[in-house]
Amino acid sequence: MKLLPRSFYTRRTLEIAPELLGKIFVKKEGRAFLSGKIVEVEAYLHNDPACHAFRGMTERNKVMFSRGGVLYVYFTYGMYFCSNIVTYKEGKGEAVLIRAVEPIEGIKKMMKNRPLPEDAKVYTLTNGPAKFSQAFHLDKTSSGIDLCGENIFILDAPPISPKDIITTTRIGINVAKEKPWRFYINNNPWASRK
DNA sequence: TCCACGATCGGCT
DNA sequence: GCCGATCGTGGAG
Repeated sequence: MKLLPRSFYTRRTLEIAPELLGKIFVKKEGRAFLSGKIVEVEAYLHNDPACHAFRGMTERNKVMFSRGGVLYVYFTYGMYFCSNIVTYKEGKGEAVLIRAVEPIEGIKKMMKNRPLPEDAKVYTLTNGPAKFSQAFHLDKTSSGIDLCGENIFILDAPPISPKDIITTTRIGINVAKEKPWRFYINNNPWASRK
């Protein structure tokens, strides 16, 4: 298994997004590792009204204008963080939101980061963008970290067959609702919705 | 300064 | 399916 190289992240965002499915997101926490297979993503483009970067650079979104391969974590709804991977060319302001992962390593630590109610299904641990960020303890301090570094990175894995990838509209936005820029692995219980 | 709103979640109907 | 929690951000005034 090897790290995704810079050249993976600097291509066109809509090419990258479905290819991220099946790849392994890894975060080093002390001596331990948290890892999970990416099962659901959404693409956000610079000329896309739903994209944070659409109206230009601000203090909040400036990390989104970094070069491809940088992690962009933002705070929303007064209580949640969501994590994105900056894509395409530096200065463009495009990214892919990680909406859900299937835990592989460090599940106990994830459950410590994000305690579940007694009767909760295990898949609710990471089946949403804020849930994933909470379980992996990704917050403002993680924003701007280069995924081509050694603390947080993504491991290559075989591509998901196109017939197993569902393409739909994005969730939780009020503009550009019709863009089919959400991608998830079919029949994977860890994806957030069907 | 002020204020409307958000790439969500969980609980309730 | 609907609603409240909760607060940083940025555009308006």
